[in-house]
Amino acid sequence: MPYCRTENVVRRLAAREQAILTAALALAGEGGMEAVQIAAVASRANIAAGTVYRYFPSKNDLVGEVIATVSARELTAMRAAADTAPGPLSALAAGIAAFAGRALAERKLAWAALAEPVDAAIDVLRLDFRRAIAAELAARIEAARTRQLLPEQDVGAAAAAVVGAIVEGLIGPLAPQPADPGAAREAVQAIMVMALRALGVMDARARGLVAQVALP
Amino acid sequence: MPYCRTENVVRRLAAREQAILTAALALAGEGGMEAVQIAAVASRANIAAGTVYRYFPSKNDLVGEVIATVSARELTAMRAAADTAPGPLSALAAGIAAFAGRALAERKLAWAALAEPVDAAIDVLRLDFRRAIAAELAARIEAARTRQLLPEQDVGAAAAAVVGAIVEGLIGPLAPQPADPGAAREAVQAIMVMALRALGVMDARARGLVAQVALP
DNA sequence: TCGAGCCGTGAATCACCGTTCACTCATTCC
DNA sequence: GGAATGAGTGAACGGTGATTCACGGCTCGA
Repeated sequence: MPYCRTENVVRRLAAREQAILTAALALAGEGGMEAVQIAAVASRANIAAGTVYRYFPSKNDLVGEVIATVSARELTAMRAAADTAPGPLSALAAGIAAFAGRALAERKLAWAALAEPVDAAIDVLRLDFRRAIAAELAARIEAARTRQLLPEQDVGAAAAAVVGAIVEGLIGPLAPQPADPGAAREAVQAIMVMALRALGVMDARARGLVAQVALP
Repeated sequence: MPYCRTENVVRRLAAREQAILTAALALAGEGGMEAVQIAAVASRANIAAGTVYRYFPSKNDLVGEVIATVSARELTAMRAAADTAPGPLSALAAGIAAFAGRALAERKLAWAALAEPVDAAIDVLRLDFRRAIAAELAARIEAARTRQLLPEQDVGAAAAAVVGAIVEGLIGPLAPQPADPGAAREAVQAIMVMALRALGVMDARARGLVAQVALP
């Protein structure tokens, strides 16, 4: 028999890989992508720099894993929020609320995963994340549009613009840092009203929809 | 008398500084900020790398100058477009059109100057540019709002969101590359309709305003 | 036309990070 | 217990790209 990992070892290896990922996520959440450096990740995970390469072939793979993790988590949350809404328009509102609210709560991480460029190879993964978020929104917009709840429009472009408005108006460096949870809630609601109006919902209706959506 | 630059020399020095700036602008327009490297800039300006440092104390200063140049040019164009409009709402529309249309025409340069992160020290300057654009929009929004042409809203946040929607929906990596000038014009018009609706202009009115604005 | 600086040069230097690798230590198997 | 193999280490390496600097030539003032 050659050599076989004990179950114990397997567990430890898995735990270590997880620890590396967690360390990278934490660093990204604190200092953005530029803080995700092999030496820093290793130090945070209490291992040596070389050890990281036993688990990830390159830094890009590690960062890719970080983005994929965030992406999966956020998409799931968005879908879950939208799926529990009673109608197409409130589903759209709920999806936007989930994306915007969660992004604002983890602002730096969201910025790092969505917008902060790193490397051309990484950019592709980050783009996938953006595209996935936009596609999810686009599907909800399309659903509302086919039911005549929204005017005719280029659904893909509209979704991209909404993502941009949220990113820039809420989590981007230009957006004001909300002082307290109340201010954050108001900021999310304001951006939601704008997003819904941008898609063609009338002002009063948009405010009504926003008032009904449960914020995270 | 110690040493005094001849007028001729002064002219040559100024021309060379301009050549360096122009080279940097061209490189940014072609390959984004990462293409702006001292060696490349020098080569493009037909000088040696070291010479760049006779004119700019550091690369950051050079990049800062590039951004400031773009910023001044774009702000001027935006103001000029808005100022010739007949009323507050069409001034707003004209400003948005100028920003969006010009950004789309020089997509890579706009992206480099607006969004592509480089260095923390540079980010500050880039932020100033974004802030200036947003402030210009905010002033136009405020003017329309005080005349009851737009609903009550947080003008600063609204302006930031509009900038985000334009950047993301038009010049960001997610935006589709317009195949021809006609497609580009349509893309600009679509984003304008969305921006105006987001600010509280009714759908039909927004389309009317957009139809009247002269696109660059 | 002659010294005295400035201008331009570009190879060398420096700094920063991702990546490697020769080695030590731990675990597995017999 | 002891050989075999994998895991972990961290100093050293290498590539990239900004910055420096000693030197040659040009321009200035006289």
